[in-house]
Amino acid sequence: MAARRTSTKEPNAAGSPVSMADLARELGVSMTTISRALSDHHSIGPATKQAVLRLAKKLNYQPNHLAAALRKGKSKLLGVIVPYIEGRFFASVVHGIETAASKAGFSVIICQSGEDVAHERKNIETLLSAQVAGILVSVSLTTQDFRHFEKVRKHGVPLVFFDRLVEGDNVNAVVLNDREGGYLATRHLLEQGCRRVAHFAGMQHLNIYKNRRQGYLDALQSYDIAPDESLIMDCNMSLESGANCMAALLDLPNPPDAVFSAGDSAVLGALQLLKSRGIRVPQDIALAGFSNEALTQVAEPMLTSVDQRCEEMGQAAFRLFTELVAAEGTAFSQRQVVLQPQLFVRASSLRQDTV
Amino acid sequence: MAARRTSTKEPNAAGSPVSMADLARELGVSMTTISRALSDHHSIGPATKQAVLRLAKKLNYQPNHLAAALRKGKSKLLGVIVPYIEGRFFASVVHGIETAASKAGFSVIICQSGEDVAHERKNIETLLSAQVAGILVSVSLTTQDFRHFEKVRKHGVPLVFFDRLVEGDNVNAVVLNDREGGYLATRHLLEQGCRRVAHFAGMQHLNIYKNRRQGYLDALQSYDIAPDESLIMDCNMSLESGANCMAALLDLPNPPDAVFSAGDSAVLGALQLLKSRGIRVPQDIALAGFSNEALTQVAEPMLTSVDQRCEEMGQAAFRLFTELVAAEGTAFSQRQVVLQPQLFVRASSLRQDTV
DNA sequence: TTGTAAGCGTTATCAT
DNA sequence: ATGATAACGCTTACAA
Repeated sequence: MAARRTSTKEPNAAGSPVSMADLARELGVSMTTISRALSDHHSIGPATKQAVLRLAKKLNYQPNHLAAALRKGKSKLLGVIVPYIEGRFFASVVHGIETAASKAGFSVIICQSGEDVAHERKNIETLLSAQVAGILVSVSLTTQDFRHFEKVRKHGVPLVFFDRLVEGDNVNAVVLNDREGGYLATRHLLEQGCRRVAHFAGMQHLNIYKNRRQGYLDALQSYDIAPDESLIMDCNMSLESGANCMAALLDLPNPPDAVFSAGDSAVLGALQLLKSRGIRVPQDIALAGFSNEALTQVAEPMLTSVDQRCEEMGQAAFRLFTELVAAEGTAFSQRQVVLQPQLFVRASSLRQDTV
Repeated sequence: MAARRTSTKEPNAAGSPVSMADLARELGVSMTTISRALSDHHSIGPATKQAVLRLAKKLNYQPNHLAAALRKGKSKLLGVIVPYIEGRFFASVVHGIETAASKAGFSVIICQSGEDVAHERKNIETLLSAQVAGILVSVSLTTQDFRHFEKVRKHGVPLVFFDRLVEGDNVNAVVLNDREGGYLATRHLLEQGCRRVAHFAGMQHLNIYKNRRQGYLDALQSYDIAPDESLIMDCNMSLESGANCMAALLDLPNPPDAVFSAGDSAVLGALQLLKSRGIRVPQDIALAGFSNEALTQVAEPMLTSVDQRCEEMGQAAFRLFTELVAAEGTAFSQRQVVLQPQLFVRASSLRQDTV
């Protein structure tokens, strides 16, 4: 046991990391053997394997993913870009992604674009430099130019959009059937006997808001009701915006008897305004929102809303990524996964006691 | 322009990444020059530098952070471990961290422990393997054994705790002054004339809940009120738990006239139960919570609550990390950053019209 | 079953 | 101001 320090390089000192070379030297075998033992290669003696594993544990060996990734040309890092991480929707989607990813051995790098294209472009650069295995993104509100996404494709990095898309259909994406969601909510209001249903519409260049509005129109049509442009309000989905839109609608010569909002905060704003004016919900005006945020169950009356399956969306996005990786060489058929929305009916829209 | 394909290696084909070697070959200079030009080294001719940068842009050169990190032994990755990412608090802290980190050129790897130590241990392994430059963590509820954090220290990786700590003070941490928060809320209830203030207490092995409770006791003492054990309820901070605790308190021979809850959901549960029984808030029972969640402003009446400065906490945690890096060689003095809580007084606790 | 050695893309040391 | 070359820690043909 005196014959230790015989190697050319000094063994690791105090805080320095222990590498495969260290294990090899200590055990008197080659690095190949170490590598094989650790990666559970088939051609490896069970005895040596045990010895390697034991020593690795004893010396607190920590594999260096960076080095492996560099050599293999493939990392176990996954890039995710969201406009911001706060708020139930994106947080839940990220939760879903991270859970699925970590199960498959991937680590998630999170980036926020802050609803700013410039930032989004920088995020892409960063992720490509980090050599991520794939990028999952929900585009910012201000994204109109898509060259930075082209770049990702050029680098051969799998790209999956979720919820918010870029224009054009030749992309891989996981989306909610927003149109169906808009239809379900509006149809429900009509079934409750409402006949002048207003709509708080979001920015129409975003697929999600465009589709929710379309679903609203579909529902009206199914009841043979001609859409009334004065009932369709431009809304940025904030609480204040919702209150303002509601106030404007009340000033109409012929106000609505229901509102379907493309977002929950706005419908809460409307509710607060209505209550402040002594207008009853749902008796005088029925309300329905979109996103099924936590606040819908705190408001009084509780708010009817369309659930976006946030977590499933995250899982689906990751699964689509893995499918893209698997289909690497294959003919590149773009895939779209569409999730079905679910309407949660609550007091804000229930005019009749009939279930 | 015909004399291109003269190199030993084929230039990059379609989707293959372009490396420094490619730039060097194309420009007829050495890799060293390329590296220097790109990293803005001082000894580099302005003309060559321009040429390199131009070519890099033209060929869409993307630096490989992995290779750089491997060589330098220092990555630009930062590991963050939270129990879960949903919910205003952690999402906001992560937001704060990511914003500060990306400004400083760091990418954030997000991990969720799911309130499970085993997962937390795995997260640590993953992050160490990813060669992160530092780890920021808020421990899981079930963490009682701290050896995995010791390992981080052994690997020489800076470690910063935020909000939830491990026992012992020889750690770097950013925390809220929870005791002060508990004091402020309780004191406020006392100032409103309440004399039997109950407390929904969280799990006492967690620093945050222990401190909030201590602040509650401090406030009682400042009013010379002896604590009544029957008014201190064990609560897991869920909506249901809050309702149950409230119900139990109402069954007391001498019920409370106020409740300070260590969490917001629980106080909402209490509010709902009180309303269902026709007990007025705040006239009969005043309420105050902790965290200043969004729901506090949706509930009716709006809920008084202690704000946790989530975003500042994230920023501070990142700043502490950078300070640790800067003080690498220096004597390792552990640092604790303490943030001051802020009480938001709302209708649920306002018995008097006096401001 | 095990060993040798080349190479991933970068940076750093030493020359020139 | 620029170049040649070794090294970071790992994987993987190719040999033995």
